[in-house]
Amino acid sequence: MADKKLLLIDGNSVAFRAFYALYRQLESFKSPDGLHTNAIYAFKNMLDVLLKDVDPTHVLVAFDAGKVTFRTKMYGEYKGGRAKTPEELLEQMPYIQEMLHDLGIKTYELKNYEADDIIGTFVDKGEKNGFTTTVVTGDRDLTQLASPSTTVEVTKSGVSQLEAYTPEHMKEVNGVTPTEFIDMKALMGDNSDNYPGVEGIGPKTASNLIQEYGSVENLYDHIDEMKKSKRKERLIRDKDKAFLAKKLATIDRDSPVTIDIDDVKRQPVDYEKLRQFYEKMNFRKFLAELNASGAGQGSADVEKVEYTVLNDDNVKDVKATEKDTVEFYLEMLGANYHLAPFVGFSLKLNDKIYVSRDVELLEEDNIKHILEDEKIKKNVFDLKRTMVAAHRLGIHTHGLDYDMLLASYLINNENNSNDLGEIAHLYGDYSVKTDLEVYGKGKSEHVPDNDDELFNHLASKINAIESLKKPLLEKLKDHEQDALFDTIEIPTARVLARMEMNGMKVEASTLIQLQNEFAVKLKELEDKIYDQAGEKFNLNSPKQLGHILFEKLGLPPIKKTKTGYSTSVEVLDQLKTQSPIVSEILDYRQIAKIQSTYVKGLLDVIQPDGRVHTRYLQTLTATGRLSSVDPNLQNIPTRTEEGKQIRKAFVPSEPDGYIFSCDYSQVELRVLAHVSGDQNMQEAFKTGYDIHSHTAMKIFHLDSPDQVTPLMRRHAKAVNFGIVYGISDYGLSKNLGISRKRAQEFIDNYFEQYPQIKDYMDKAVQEARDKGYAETIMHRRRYLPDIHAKKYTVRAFAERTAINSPIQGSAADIIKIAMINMQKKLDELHLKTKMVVQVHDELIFDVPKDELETIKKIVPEVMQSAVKLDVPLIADSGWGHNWYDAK
DNA sequence: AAATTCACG
DNA sequence: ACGTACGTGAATTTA
Repeated sequence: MADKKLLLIDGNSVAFRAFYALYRQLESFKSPDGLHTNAIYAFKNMLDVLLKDVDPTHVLVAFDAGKVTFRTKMYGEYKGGRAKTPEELLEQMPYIQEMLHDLGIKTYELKNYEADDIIGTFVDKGEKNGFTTTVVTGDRDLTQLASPSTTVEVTKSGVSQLEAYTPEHMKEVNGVTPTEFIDMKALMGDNSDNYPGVEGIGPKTASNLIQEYGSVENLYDHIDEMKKSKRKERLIRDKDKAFLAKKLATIDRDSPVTIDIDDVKRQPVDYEKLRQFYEKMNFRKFLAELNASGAGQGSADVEKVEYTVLNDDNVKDVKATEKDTVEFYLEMLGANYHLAPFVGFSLKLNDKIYVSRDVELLEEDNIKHILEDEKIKKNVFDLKRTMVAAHRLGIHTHGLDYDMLLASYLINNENNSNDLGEIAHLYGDYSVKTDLEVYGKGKSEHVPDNDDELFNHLASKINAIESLKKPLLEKLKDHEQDALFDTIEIPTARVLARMEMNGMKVEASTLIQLQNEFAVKLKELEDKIYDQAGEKFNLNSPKQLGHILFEKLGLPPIKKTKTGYSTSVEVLDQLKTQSPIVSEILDYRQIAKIQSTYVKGLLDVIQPDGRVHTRYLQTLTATGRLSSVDPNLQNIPTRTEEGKQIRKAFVPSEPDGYIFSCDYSQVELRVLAHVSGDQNMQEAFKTGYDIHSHTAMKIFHLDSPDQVTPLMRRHAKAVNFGIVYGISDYGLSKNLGISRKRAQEFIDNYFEQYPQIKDYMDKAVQEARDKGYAETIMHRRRYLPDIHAKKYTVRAFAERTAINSPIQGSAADIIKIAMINMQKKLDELHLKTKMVVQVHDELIFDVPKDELETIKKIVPEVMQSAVKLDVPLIADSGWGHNWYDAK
């Protein structure tokens, strides 16, 4: 045996973490017998990762034997007052042990001792026998066991992230050695284990004292030399507690275990029993893994896929014709494909799979031809990502006309995963792993060194794209979504790829100037606020701010949050009159937001080409809208003057060019008028009335538009918005600051005046109940399982969603069509103008000076004619030498 | 990682 | 008598 590696797992604490990691899925993880299985499942997932990363020769999972231990005998309150372990977890514990047994892994518990002590004892055995040891736990106590040959991995939030405590890491975190950590705990006590240390001593002081004295014993030996202080008094008073705490905190490294290190050697897996166990638990994923590995026949633990590794010599042999269908997958590590490093690629044609780490092979003429020839159709996963990434290699892809990611998003977007493996699993294909399994995440994210492991992953991805194409296309057809897929989403992906690659020019100099101006303003406001508060504090901390406003200054706390006082605008606005500090805080907040999110944030993402290249997420939202990240260009400020200044930094590519903006007027209400068929509202749009004034006339029973006051219009506008969101009297009253009764009157009047809108809302809810989903004009679906929920709030939310989704979603369909037509038009006319940004109902263009007149004409034309509704679509334009002026 | 806050349509 | 507008992303603090 080459390496002696020991893996020690704190069974109870890891099971506990596993249980809460999948707590939200508690009810969906059940065996046919009704047993909860979430903790068992998550435990196995975590174990797989550990076995792979550590690759141990010896493994032991230690469990607690019961509540009574030598520590509880020493101190009755030990671990007292702890919340009971939930029954749903307790019932799973024996099964975790059973599974471990089937996997050939030893489990052990010892009466009167905690799992910690068993682990401590085996750490000692490991050190004496020359093992490299890894301890895994959810409990920081065990970090005292770290040594040059022993690493303690502590689960961080969930189970997938581990924090590795080596002696060095311990020093960084606590400033002491692992052994000294015990002394630290002696002074500070342990809240979760329910024993005190010395009053008034927390982690910081404890660490400092132990760094100075080395141990509790030494500290008390020299206590007389300490100068008089409150702390000294407390140290003397709580001396007994400190020594008791030290005993409780010390893990026993010599507990009377009855097994030895040879007994924890990994044993062969009992595949037959394991298979039965997985069946009993209904673990389809693990069953599939067993099948794929040909379990029991002694083969490797992953499915072996046949592939050919491409190199400079054999790459020339890869040929394809128009008759061939090709699967292509280009892998990068990281989400941002504008920058992410390439990992490799795989290519399938004529039933042969080619793989390589060397993406430059794609630039070879024959391969490049395959990717660029429109007539050779390619199946991919994430068309847009593939297209942008290929472009970085100088490859202009054409003929990418099937995208597994887009197809699965249209079929069902409840799970908005973008991981090929996860999506394949949803459709019953477990032959491919998730990226998380292969690459890891966070700090430990990396590409496997092992060629076979990586190439198998890339090859299995290609296979999944191919084998799931038929069933996915059938589903699309069933859903009447083939047109949505072929004529909207696929072309939209291509348009978006070009928009992202174009990017938008952002002038850093403008932002830096703003940064300086805002810095001065912020400083002034800060000083004023601290002055009035009578102290300095962290203005960005709602907790500290709440303390100042509601405790120190005694302002009335209007609203509470889960964790304390709310300090949101809503609250502060109401307090403005009570103290001048409030307005200054509001001003500070507003400018600080702009400074950090927009000025700093944007400066950080300007690329060397002087532009920002956002990514539009096309497969994320529940309604079919796009979203925008890195940076988000869909929430650049517009509502306040300071915020708006940001837009001055967004400029055209050419110095004398224009930013041209065109936005739909009231699309969502027009969509509502169309889908509801409401005659009164349609009439208003057809006549070209101001819709909010029209609504005001209707609900306030006025005869002429002249009688509409600004306040009435504001109220009517809020009602119109409310209708689109699935209104309630409460929501409207809160929004407008009127009584609930008055709000209800508005709504009643509204439905009286627009009766078919009321019908639409009722019908939308009823349809969602019958079909289980809501649908847009282009057959985009949103499933609403909560529409049948027992809980009123949950069900009511689903009902409002059923009303809103077809409206928001149809508007999203419409602008996607407009974008496709717009790009086509730009190409046909050979214009240099670039479409650069989409903000839900608005398109932004980067226009050379001499194309402005053409653009002014064609953009609104194309947008207004995207679809034919029963009411006209109107789009309004603006332009200027930067985004600010384009209004 | 969750919670809070606030930017947009 | 319930508790309540729809859809997003990013920065920051706190635990």
